[in-house]
Amino acid sequence: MGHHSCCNQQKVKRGLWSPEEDEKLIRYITTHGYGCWSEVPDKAGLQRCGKSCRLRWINYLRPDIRRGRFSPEEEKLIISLHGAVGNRWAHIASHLPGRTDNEIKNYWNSWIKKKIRKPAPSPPTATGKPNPHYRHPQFGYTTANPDNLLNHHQDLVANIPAQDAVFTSPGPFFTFDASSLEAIGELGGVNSENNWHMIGQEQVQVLPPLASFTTNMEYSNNNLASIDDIGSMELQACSGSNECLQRQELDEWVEAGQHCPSFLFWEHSEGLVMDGDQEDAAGSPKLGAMLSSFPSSFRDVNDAEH
DNA sequence: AAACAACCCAACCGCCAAGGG
DNA sequence: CCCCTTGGCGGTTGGGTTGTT
Repeated sequence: MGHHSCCNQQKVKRGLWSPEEDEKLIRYITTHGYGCWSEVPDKAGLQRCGKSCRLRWINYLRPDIRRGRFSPEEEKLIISLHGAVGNRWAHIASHLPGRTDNEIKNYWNSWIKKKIRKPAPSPPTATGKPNPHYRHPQFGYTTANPDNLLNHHQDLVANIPAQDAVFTSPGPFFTFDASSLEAIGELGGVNSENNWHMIGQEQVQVLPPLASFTTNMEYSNNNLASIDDIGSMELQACSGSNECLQRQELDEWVEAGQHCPSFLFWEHSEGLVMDGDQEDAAGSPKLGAMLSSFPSSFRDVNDAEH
């Protein structure tokens, strides 16, 4: 125990690399190249295992490495690639010249943590009674206890298997009511074949790009400020219309390159958690099931008005 | 200022597939 | 066919750093 599986020699150094070690490795590789990593430590005069040398070279020392903060373009690419292929870091890295899988993985993991960190909910009223008019800024649901929604949300996140923690949704903030759910159905998003996933016991849909539930989206200065990089045309299209874009318009929108930015799935798509067995005769999930599958403490915004 | 907590990220671990003997 | 080595990959860790009380 405690021994590196590939390093059975006696004096094998581990841990952070010193500048002297780096220099030895760089000097050896740049003059001899690398063929067999297991020979490198001996020939380069390093007390490391070959695997460690390889990792150090690939992730840090090789000359074409690109370091420093990710550019906005790189971030977008990572997000969209991750939405497409999941935690295949090497694959994602292959699309970002000079970036390593390790770096992207680290970036994603710390970024994820930031994104799921619990935001401060609106406090309860002074009497301790719930504020019936509280509207969750992201989900657009009125709830007696905002914490319930957040906890439910975080439980969901906690149950995402690591290999499936890939869901992104390009959909910006939206609210759910009967007509917007219908609109999603009209777009074909709900019944698409390949975008259903199991998260714990729940079946969850990953919406297709630009799943444009623009109907009844409620934008305020607050949530608009939270949407980075969204173009003014998109904003106009999203907020200026109270009707869902038609499929054709959507396609044109996509072709014009006016993509909505990607967002973490679980941050916005809570309303699409459904019971897997609530289907109609054709096997399609009933839209109404979306609402009924919500925790009973959440009510539709429109219901709350009455 | 010090103690503690949270975060970051380079490096490690275990697993797997490929290839050679 | 098995066995062993090797490189590649994704998940995870732990120590250093930064932030907070």
